[in-house]
Amino acid sequence: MRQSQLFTKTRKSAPKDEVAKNAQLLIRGGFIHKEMAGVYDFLPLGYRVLENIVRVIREEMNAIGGVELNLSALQNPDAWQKTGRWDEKAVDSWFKTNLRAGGEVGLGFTHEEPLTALMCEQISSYKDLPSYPYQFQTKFRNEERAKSGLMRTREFLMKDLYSFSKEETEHAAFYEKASEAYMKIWKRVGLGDKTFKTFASGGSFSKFSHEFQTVCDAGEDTIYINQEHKIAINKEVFTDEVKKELGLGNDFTEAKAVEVGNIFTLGTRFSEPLGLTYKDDDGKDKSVFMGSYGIGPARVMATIVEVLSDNKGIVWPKEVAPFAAHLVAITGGNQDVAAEADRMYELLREHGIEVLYDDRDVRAGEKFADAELIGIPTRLVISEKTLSQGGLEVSERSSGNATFVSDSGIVEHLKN
RNA sequence: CGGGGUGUAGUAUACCGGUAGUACGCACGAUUCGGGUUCGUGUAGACCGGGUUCGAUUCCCGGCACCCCGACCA
Repeated sequence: MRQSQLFTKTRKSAPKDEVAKNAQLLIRGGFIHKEMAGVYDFLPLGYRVLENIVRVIREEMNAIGGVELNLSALQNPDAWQKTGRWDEKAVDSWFKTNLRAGGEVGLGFTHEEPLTALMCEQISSYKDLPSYPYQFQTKFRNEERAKSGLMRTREFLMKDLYSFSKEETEHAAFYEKASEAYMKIWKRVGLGDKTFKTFASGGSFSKFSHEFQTVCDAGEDTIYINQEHKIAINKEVFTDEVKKELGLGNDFTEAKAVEVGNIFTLGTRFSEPLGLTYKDDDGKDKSVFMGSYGIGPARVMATIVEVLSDNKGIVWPKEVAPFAAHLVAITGGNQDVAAEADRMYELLREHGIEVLYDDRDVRAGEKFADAELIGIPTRLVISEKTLSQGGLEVSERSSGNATFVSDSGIVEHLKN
């Protein structure tokens, strides 16, 4: 799209009440807007990034058999009362309100209860299992203290997948597949090198749950990384006993990290109180064995900014960047250059390349500074100089390396 | 939820118990045109309520909002 038509402008300074790097850069670049503490709007640039992250997650969830649906944010207390989680003493992060017609509702902070209740209608036989429904859905948590920009907010998008299996063996196989899918996701969004599958506290049905922790100073968690096995242990369960049990030796490095995702064995914690059973091939009723698998796309977005930005701005990995290329026209009033830039913009669009075209009437320095702040992976510059040579200057945001590419070769260059 | 801090144009800031200043932005004009050019003109502001005072943006009290540390995080 044309930058002159972009909804937002960049700004030189961040609001003084934002200290987190992710929030500062995302606000300065025009990706997000703070509505109130712990609540952010996603503006066109930011929404594109968020949607790209969602797309990557969706593809990987579909690849392991996920089926996408969308559950309501407003929650009926019934199911929650059956599991004991409507009680404020059990869950202190509820947003609740009253219906004018009478009765109470809550804004969902997770969806085990309503989905498990819903599954009672869908599952009756072992032939209906396993099932892997998931959604991208807004969660509400009345956090006592929102913090660190997009890292911990009161309203946020979550990908939550729930596995419904016949028994533990079937569950374990899917749990492992989900774990592998998660690792693919981190790699695709540019966090692969810094994200570790991390052992964390489990529940009644498994000794451990697993978190996916990205090493980052802005993180809230402390993990101990075993480089040899590319695996980590959360501080909360980092004991000699656990180290021994996992056979990971004694060679660990401590690091601050952000929990970008987690997977959890739920067992029959929810299926039993809500009566989710199936008829097995021996004619007996059995409780469904469950697991949950969460990722917060906005937190992933914030983590990418924290981990990959430099002193000039954000550096988006290709798969999540709001645009593939940033076409910058340095016209200096030269109409030939402007016309060529217009032509190139149309050409790239015709070839399906997502491009942000800086057609604004501002000086080169401002355009370059903005391009670096916004962080689109590839910058294309058209100026009198490049026009006379019949091509464009192509530079990579991540390395700063620039090359010259001819007019005729540019589409192919970008498609690679 | 405990502790600490901050509220001044759209943004970042300054001074002051007595006319609220600067920079960026924005508007207009000129200048310039591959690294936030230069100059002129203009635009726009004291979180809310109460108290003290002749007079409060400034001091005091309360509220609200926001930030940080800690706790919490099925």
